[in-house]
Amino acid sequence: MSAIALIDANHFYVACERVFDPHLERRPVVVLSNNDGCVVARSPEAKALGIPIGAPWFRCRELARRHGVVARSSNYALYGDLSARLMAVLGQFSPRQEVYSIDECFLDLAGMDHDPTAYGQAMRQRVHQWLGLPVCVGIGPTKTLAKLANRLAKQEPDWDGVCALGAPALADPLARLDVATVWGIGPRWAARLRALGIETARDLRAADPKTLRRRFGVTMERIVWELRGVAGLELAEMAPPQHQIIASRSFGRPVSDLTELQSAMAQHVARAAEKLRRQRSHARLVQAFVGLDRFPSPAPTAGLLRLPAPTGDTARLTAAAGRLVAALYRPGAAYRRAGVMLLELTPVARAQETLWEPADDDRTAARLAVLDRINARWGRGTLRLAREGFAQPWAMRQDCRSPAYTTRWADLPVARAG
DNA sequence: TCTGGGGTCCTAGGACCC
DNA sequence: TCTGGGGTCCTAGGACCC
Repeated sequence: MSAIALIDANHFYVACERVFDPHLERRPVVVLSNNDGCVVARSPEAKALGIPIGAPWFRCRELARRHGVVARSSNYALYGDLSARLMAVLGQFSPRQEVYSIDECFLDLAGMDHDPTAYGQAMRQRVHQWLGLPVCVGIGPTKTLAKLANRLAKQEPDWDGVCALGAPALADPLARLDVATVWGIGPRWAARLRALGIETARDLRAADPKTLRRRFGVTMERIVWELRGVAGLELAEMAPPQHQIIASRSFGRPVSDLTELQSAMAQHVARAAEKLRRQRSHARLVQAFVGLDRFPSPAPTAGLLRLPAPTGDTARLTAAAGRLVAALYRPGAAYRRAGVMLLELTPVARAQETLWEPADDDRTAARLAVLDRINARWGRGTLRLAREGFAQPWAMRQDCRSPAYTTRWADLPVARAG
């Protein structure tokens, strides 16, 4: 009998902020996206005030001020570090784990004879005790059902954060869930399903898979089978390498100067190249893009450059992106964002075997390894190309960021006795 | 003044080939 | 009057996820 658990943290970013700042407990708290643009996480208290997720911050500001809402800028150094610890703790509960996002993972519980609900409670308690993070646990025979169970665990306060489908709690819990809450059903599909009279997760489970396949495609059919307990989605323990790597940011203020645009682009390339090397890939195709306005976002103008050989070298990638930026740049234009995409990625191992497309030579590879080690040890950007610059007047706004409590010595919290 | 930043998969249609 | 049948590759667009 297959059993899969989906564990995720409640309002994860807010919870991370609260771990190191207990004053935030029981207060309405929101965390903002990059550039302090939108609300991306809310505490239950902030949710109760009616602050929508994804709402532009400048529109909620007045409401937030009246109710004493605390706003924090995104602190990904902190969230990333706590995420790694969360996954390590949860990984103790099963030999097979799929890390699905920064705050959730699947665990394979097949063949375990624990009582599922009690096991889920044990996970919750250990995470709470060791990390101070609140999590919910959903358990079901397929990933889609585990996701739904997790949803129910959040929705029904009496269940204490754990829901195992199949337990004799309710006749048919799927009837309580709107079809839009099913994993893989977005707003478009939900509207089309409702037009067909399919309103709840139970309705969708009862629908004819072949008919839905004809109307929506194979993805929808798979969802119906998953709801019936027939697995169509495997647990992916090893994340396959990405097919494309993007790094982009909005600027804190408009940028009109080519040198500034170049230095921003160089920084994006440095981040993208770091990711590229971490997954042991090389890139052959570089796309650089610049955007004139954030909203309503017009298609950014972009340029493509195919390199003579795949590379993982920040310097070569930066030179390529720099040439593209120079070609895209129009004097007098006010740019709001810039970014880079690395495409046609190939594993490093294979690149080395291809004689007529020489990969980075050994000296380059060694130099890049040192670069990555230094930056991992001392912080991103410690060692960088001069083109990235130092002043960075275009940097994104982060007016209320908490310290990097767990990843920077200087930010270590201090406890005082008495 | 003020609206994020990543990713994936599927499908349809066109170009091109034999 | 008549207008094949497959196959592959690529691209754009749509839908979804966090």
